[in-house]
Amino acid sequence: MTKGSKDACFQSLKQAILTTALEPGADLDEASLSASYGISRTPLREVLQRLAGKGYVQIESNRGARVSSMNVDVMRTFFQTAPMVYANIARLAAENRTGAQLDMLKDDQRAFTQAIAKNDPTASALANHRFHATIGEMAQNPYLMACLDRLLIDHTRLGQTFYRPAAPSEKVAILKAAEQHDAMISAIEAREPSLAIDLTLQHWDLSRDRMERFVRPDPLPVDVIPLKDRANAF
Amino acid sequence: MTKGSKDACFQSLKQAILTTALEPGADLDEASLSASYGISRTPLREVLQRLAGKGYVQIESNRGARVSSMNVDVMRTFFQTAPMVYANIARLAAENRTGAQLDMLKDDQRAFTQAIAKNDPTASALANHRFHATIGEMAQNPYLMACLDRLLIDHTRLGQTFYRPAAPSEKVAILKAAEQHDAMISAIEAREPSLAIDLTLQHWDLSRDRMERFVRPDPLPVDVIPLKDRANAF
DNA sequence: CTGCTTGCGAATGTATACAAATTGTGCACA
DNA sequence: TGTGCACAATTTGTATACATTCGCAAGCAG
Repeated sequence: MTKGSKDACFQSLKQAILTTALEPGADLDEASLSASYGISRTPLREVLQRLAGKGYVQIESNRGARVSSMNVDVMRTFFQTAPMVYANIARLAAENRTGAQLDMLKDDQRAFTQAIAKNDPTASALANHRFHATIGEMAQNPYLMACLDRLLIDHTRLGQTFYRPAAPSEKVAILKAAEQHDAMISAIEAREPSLAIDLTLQHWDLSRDRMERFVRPDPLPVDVIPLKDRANAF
Repeated sequence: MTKGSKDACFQSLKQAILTTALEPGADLDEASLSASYGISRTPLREVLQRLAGKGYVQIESNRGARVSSMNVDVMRTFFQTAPMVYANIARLAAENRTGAQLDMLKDDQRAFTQAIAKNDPTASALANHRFHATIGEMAQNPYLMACLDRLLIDHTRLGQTFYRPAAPSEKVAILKAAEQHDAMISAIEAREPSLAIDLTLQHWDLSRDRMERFVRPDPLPVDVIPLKDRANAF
């Protein structure tokens, strides 16, 4: 650690939370954090305040800061809210995007595909986060952006916790996600709001299915013990 | 001023911004504010950070804090976003509200009607703000709540700037708004989401019409000078 | 043994002094 | 008169010492 600047500290903590290197609910001690980042407690506290404002951490009076929690309740609300907000953001992005923002989105997608090629799930999760955050900026709607920021925090964290490196379907899914990103870029570039919405909802379905199959996997085969052996089992 | 606590300072600044006693874009000087609230600059800065996190103020590096601006762009986005978020919040409020929250909502409405009876536009605006914020809490959706908070800030401020104390239609409108509040309370109490949505959208239409007629008022009568006099006018 | 009180330790909250940056002002000079 | 530069004044950012609060554990009474 031991970086010098306050902004570096902010970015570092943000990434640590998104990658669940700092797990939901983890306690953030001011003294140790300020020591490891090489800044005083005063600016560190401002960093924590800013993180709290964006929804990364929660601050309780006289009890310090902890990483925003992640329970069933949060998840339920997340799945309830995400598609609506994502769809509306996509629509506005297709309507309002600028050329510079489109270039940035393409850069994000490049970083995403490269992280996939390198088999780096953490890097690809962060790149994916940036991709969707850029679409949010395109929408130019600070109200929905506040909502989207919080959704993306939890989406990225859920993606990390529901990641199964062993499953081959995972690899297929992430490649399909990358393809969908390309299609979304095209729709946004062509300024086609309704197409952008459709693609976004398909993208959401893919992500949701991936997480759902983690929670509710295929049941194990019943006949693990051949019938002839089962007689001697007891 | 010269209150003692940090929280009092937060509430006071919040109210000053909502009532436009602190106008959009107004500069917030740390030294003078900390002096008038009787607290040191360190806790005052934390208050400003928290206000920035909620969308009340904007902080620029090395350039201090100012009240969140309010231009045509912001207004356009506000009118675009508000009905969708309000409707969804109303739906969730009707589904998820608790008894305690319902009591709180009725208290808010009482305060609102009393402020109207006293002809106190500032107090009624603040009470109205609290009423809708309470509905937001009922929805139990932190994602949409972040969005709603920001919408309500601007809605309350727009209501203040578009208030015409002289117009008799204003009085009618605010009384009708109070009636709509009662209907919304009933719908939420009865847990009828679709009714709550309808009533909320009607409530929105009333508010929007009020603001629209401020920007685009009835044209002045053309015939201010009687024809017979007009001949001698030049 | 249970439950309450009390005091200690560790963490957060506040004030203040000092450092850095930005803005404003005056003056020289073209 | 207008432009550019340097310096001063004001404002924001940081570090550190001190105050306050909270949690926990030891001790004591019931």
